[in-house]
Amino acid sequence: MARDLLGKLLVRHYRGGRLVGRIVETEAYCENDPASHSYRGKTRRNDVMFREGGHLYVYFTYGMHFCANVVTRGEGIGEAVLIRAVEPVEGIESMLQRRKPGGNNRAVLTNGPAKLCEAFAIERKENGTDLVGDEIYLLDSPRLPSLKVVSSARIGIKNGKEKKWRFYIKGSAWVSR
DNA sequence: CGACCGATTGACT
DNA sequence: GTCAATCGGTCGG
Repeated sequence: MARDLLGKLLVRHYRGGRLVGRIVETEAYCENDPASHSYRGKTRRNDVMFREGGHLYVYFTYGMHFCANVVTRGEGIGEAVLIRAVEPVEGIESMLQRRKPGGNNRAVLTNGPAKLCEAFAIERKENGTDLVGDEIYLLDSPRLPSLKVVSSARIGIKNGKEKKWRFYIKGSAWVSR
């Protein structure tokens, strides 16, 4: 799922406007995965991870940032794909306004999981959003050829480093740094 | 209850 | 390369 989400569009209708980003970087978080929030079972925080696939799991971290995931499995199975970076496609002026001073230039607009959440105004309220709806959703796109996809270790985790569950579009200027 | 720390970022040396 | 910001989750006592 993480691999196949690359190239698809993340769309959000927000305050009368449309925000669109092309997914260029993802990470998978699975069951029996010590890096996953779901590793120790369902809690109030990770509840959404265990819902039916197609929901948005948003978590708060480092006391100031939000990150967004696409829930990928069936009811009761806690797996999700973290969206780590998108290429801004539409609503760029709106995204720039929202990003904090200093980070408000296009090159670093959405090239990180918390940055894209800020650009798309994804916070606590958006946790649990049904992506089969008209507020936040994904638009399909042809599966990218293997030649364009790179996999590597996930970023910022301690356990599970050996899993190559981070995926990104080769050569994309919008991947996190 | 207190201590520790995180699926991050931006500023700075 | 280092580090602070800032706070909720998790775990030990």
